[in-house]
Amino acid sequence: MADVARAVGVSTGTVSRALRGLPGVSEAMRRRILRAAEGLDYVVSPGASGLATGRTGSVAVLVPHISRWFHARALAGAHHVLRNAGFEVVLYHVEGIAERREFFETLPVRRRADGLVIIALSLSESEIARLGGLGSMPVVGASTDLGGHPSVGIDDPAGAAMAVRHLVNLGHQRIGMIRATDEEGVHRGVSQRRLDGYLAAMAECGLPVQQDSIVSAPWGVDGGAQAMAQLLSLRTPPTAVFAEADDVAAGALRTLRRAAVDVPGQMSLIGFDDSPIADLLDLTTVAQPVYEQGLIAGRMLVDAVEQGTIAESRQRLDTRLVPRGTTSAVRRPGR
Amino acid sequence: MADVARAVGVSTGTVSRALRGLPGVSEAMRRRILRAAEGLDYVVSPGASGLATGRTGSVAVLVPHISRWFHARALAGAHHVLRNAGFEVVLYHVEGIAERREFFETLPVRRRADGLVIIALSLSESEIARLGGLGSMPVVGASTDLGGHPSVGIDDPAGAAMAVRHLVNLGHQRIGMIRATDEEGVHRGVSQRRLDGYLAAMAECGLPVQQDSIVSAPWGVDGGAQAMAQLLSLRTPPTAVFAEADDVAAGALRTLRRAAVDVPGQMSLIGFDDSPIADLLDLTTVAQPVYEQGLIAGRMLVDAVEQGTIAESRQRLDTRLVPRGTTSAVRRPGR
DNA sequence: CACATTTACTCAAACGCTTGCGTTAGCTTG
DNA sequence: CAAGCTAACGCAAGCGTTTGAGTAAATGTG
Repeated sequence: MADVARAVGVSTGTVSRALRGLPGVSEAMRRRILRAAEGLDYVVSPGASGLATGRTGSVAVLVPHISRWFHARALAGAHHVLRNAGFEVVLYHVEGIAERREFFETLPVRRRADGLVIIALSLSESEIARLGGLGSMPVVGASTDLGGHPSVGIDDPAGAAMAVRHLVNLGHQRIGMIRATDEEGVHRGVSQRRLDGYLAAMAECGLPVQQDSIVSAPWGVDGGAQAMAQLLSLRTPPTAVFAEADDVAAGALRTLRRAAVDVPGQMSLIGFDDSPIADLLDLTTVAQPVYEQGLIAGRMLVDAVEQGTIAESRQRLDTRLVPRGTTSAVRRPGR
Repeated sequence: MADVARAVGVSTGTVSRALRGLPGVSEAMRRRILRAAEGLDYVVSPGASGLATGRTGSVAVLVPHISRWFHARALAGAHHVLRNAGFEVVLYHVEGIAERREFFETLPVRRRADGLVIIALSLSESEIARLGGLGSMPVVGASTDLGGHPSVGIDDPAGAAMAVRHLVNLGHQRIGMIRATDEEGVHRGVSQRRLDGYLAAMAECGLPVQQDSIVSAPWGVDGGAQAMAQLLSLRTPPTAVFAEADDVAAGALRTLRRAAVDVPGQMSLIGFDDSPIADLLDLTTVAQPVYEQGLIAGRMLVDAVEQGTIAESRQRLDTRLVPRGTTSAVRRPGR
């Protein structure tokens, strides 16, 4: 910046103001400075200006997984608006339980970012409390609740209920559910809410729920496969199954195929998320806007950072049933 | 830091040295300082230390897509080693052609990062040249060649040839190929190399290649579906097809299923990448280590940054054939 | 035309850290 | 025990910006 100032013959203060469009510099001078800066292809040092202003110009995004479709997609959304708002996005990927604890203990984000968005990571009470150590730094959640902090998400119970009602409307009465667990508990909150929705819808429809037709398995295709195997080994297996995520539904489908159970003839299956594999496998599912959640979370954070106001708000986006080939009316007995 | 210094009753210089493990401070004093820093839960300001040292402590990662499996996975790998080496990773996602041009024109990375890793983005000559504007900042490529800069990747021609030879070994002679294009040319280099491998293997096996059985379609499932449709409309369709990516193979498979073409009975299909959907669809494919490419690229960059040396090296990882259910011996005519 | 205002800049302190150099005190050594 | 060393620390000058206070000139007002 000193170079630019010298080239034009003004002080660095003026250059600074000119570059950032602040008043107090004539149009003619501004143009000269801009041109000189261009010529010397000068870029401001974010570190130095951060030192002076106290703002870093970047926001942190915390994700428990990078390569899962959901997280990557939401990240893309958040990145889009953050970058357009002029922020860097620095990525924090907490892979295991250890990294996760370290993140919340040391809060490495503190001096490095102006805000934090957390994507699809269910926090414990104590973790939420630790977030207080961030001081006035705004935090927003996408697809996760963060106590007092603003967040975007979907109405998981409603989505799950939608799935169940779809099956009920097709005449199913014995409806199982496959839950997904992961040791890190990343997914815990969502899982609980989808279970709640399932239970509520079953109750609302006056259907009994058998405890053994709600099975849990590790997140992922293999988990889903295993869970479906368990359901198939029941005395009276369900005629329809709601899997809380497309990934596990995909595994369930594999088991069904291998067991030569006709889908949807003998067994209906519905997933959740509408990930690309749902389309690929022709899997009926409940769609949720993922990219949009990232978008909105990003926008909320930008607003919070720029206005310094951290409005507590909890935005809920709609889910949508996507009927495909894995659900159909229940086979009439004796037909 | 001033607070810590005051609390312990030393100068900030000593605190700085103590915190970073530099010599010149007694063990006793170091412990006192560490404890005080802990107590005040102090973290250094990266901006300020960057100002003083000239290093930012962060590296940039450039990706053309976030939510594609390949990029996300490689990103995860790179993130892992970069973070373990103490770097922040700031994410640059260039979505369209416009963002891409802007990136290379303004090189926003300049003052903000100590290094750059570029993941799976085929650069033009002029873009590579622009990279020179980065001065001495090291750049490494993962799954892309960057002219004089170091890079990791696989031997694409060899991988493609492996796929073709697999089909040949099964007795196939009319072997088509589905190429994937994208308007941004993100994938161009890879696509060209896989074509080269296909052609080389065909020649090596003494098989003629019909121009019309090499078809191109936009990247993705739909593109693959469309491309396979085109192949099926040929006068004499191939009996086996090599798709240059699992994603397009998935689309091809959909078309085959809809057209009631038995796979692999009437048509064999092999993909590339061994992405999760290949497993899901039981698709024969050529596996490449993706996470590892990210890891290695990250490590190369860390070395370059820390040693200040930018060794030009081009590391090539092995590919591996993964036989699954979509390839089989060619049907004997008249049987 | 004298005076008050505005405009366009300059000045310099501050932001939080790093680092070469200077100082002091305690040790070793012949 | 004096001289020479070394280890442990303080000092202060930067690093590249921002920003409030200050200044000089141009403009407006009565």
